Formats: sequence, structure tokens, C-alpha cells
Amino acid sequence: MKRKPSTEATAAWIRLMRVQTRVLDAVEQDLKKAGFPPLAWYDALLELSRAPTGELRPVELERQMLLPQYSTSRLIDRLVDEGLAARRECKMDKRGQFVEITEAGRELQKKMWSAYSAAIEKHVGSKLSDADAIKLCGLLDRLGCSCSEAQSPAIGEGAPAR
Amino acid sequence: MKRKPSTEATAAWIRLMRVQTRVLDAVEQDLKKAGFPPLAWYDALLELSRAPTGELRPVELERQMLLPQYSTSRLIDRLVDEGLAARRECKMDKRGQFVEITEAGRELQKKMWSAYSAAIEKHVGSKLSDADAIKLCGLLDRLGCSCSEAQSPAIGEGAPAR
DNA sequence: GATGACTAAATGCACCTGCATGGAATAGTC
DNA sequence: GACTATTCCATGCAGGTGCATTTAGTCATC
Repeated sequence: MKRKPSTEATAAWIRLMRVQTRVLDAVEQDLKKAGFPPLAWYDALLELSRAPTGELRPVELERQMLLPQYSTSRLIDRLVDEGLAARRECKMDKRGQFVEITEAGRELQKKMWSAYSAAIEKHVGSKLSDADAIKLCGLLDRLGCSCSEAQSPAIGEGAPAR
Repeated sequence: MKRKPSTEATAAWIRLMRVQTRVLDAVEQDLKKAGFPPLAWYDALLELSRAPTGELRPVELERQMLLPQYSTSRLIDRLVDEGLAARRECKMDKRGQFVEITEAGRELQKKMWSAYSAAIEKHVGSKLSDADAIKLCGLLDRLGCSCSEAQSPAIGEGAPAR
């Protein structure tokens, strides 16, 4: 039969859902108020800007961002519509393509990071000592799927997985 | 100027976003595969079934579930469409109404809890000792908004805040 | 008891998401 | 080379969500 979770586990589950929602909403609201697009845009721009050549295959972006295929496709649409990225043909594989970040895209990413980092500090950093943040990471990591790839946080820039 | 978050805080932020998404998706998938509706339905049914009279004002439900007004309104629509709840007139305040859980609603809530609790155990309980779950709760609680009401978990049933 | 401020709930609209499918190119197999 | 399976990406459709507004009833004050 199905074993029941302890009340402690259940409480942790509830907190995890509740607190994440709250914190994410707060950060998204801060960004929105500052006139910026959603976090997903930032994540995509960050991944693109990190790529050595400034361009990535949609499939790669998809894997980096842990997003479904159609979601990635439409996110790229929006970035392209706003002139933040451009689609380029892929000569190696004609069914594929490259997505390249534009100068405007790079600028937006940098500007967003300044607001984004402030929001993280406000809603997370200021409420937790570094030691506690590390403890929290450790506990959360244990909940991660077995397939947990270690993503290098990269100095000065962070990206959630939405 | 805006202070920057420590790399520890940023790492915690990323984990929080990533792990919550993963765990929530996993639990929702389990429920879906078992043929159940989304978690939000469960939450609503649970709140209703907990009410002494089995009925609640939409506004109250809204506050309990920390959901926007329109979202609550439409969630009730769906429950009513499926015969899990019924709208009843409110005589005290004619612009308002009561939402009452039906027998079918109570049954579904119970059946869902069996699948839901199994999912919590599988994706949370089994990965964390009770002591660690308590530590995790403590850390997460510190991130909660100042306006954190202590929700009694109630033996045998848990509800996230989506 | 009229007026204006407020609260409860619903809804039109735009957008976003998931799911399933489609078209196009490639890879594998014989 | 023909055939099938697979990969890459786009998209139609149904449903969910946020935002702003509307409708209806209540309350307060005069």
C-alpha cells in the first residue's frame, strides 16, 4: 500500500509551494514595475549571451532552460519580435536554425540583471545569512530529481528554471 | 545604490525556483496519471470540506487559498460544472453567495488525498528525514512575507498555496 | 431616502500554456 | 536508392491566467 508522508514532510511540501510562489511573485512584480519583461526572457537572453558565439540552437536553449519545446519556440518568437534576438539559418542541418542575441538583447540582459539582482537581495539575500542560504541549498538539492545537473551559477548572474 | 546578493543567496534563489518547479510538476503529473484534476481543485475541495457547514463564501475561499478573486470565481465555475460543489444564495448579503461542497466533492477530495499523499511521500518525504524537513520549514519560513499566517496542517491533509 | 464610496462576484480581452499534430530534413536499414 | 524512424521546429486548438471593467448590492452620511 501507499505509505503516508509524515506531517513534517507534508509541512515542508506546503512551505515549499507557498514560499516559492510568494518569492517568485514578489521578484516578478519588482521587475514588472521597473518596466521589464518576464523572467523567462532574462533567462533566455542570459543563456544566449553566455554562448561563446552569442548563438544557440533552439534545442540547446530548450535543454538549458528545462522548458518544453513549444514553449521555447514561442519564447524565441517574442524575443525576435522585440528585436532582442534573431533567427539565423543553420547550414549544417537545414531543419534547424540558430538563434543569435542582438546588441539590444545584450543590453537588456544587463539592465535586467541590475534590477533582478536587487530583487533577489531584497526577497532572499536580506532574509538569510550566507550560512543559512547554503543550508537551504543543501536541503533543496536533496529534493532535486536524480537527473540533477550542476549548473554553474556564474559570478554576477543567476537564472531560475521556471 | 542597490546592493548585490551574495552568490550563496543567488544559489538559494535558483534552487528554490528549480526544485519547486520540479517537485510540483512531478506531483501534478502523478495525480494526472491517476486520472485526477489539478491540485487547485483539491485545495478548494479541502477548504470547503473543512468548513463546519461545508460551505464558504467565495471571498473566504479566496483568502484561504491566496488566490486572486477572478481566479477563485472561475475555479468555482469548474467545480460546479463537474457537480463537485454548488452555488447557493446568500440571504444575509444578496450580492454574495455560498459555495457548498457536494457529496461527490467530498468523495473526490478523499480519493485525491490518497494519491496526493503518496506523491508527497514519494517526492518529498522519502528524500528527507523528519529532522531535515523541519529544518527546511524553518529556513523557508524566514523567506515568507511578513504577513505569514500560520496555517494548521491538519492531520492527514495538506494543501499548497499555488 | 438620496448620494457617493465600497464590497462581492462575474466577465471580455489579450496573452500564455499544454497537448497534439504537422511539415521538413536527417539518419538508419535493407 | 527506397522506406521507415527520428529529430527539429512551428502551430491550431482548448483551456488557464492576469488585468480591467461591469453589475449588483450594501453601507455611511447627510
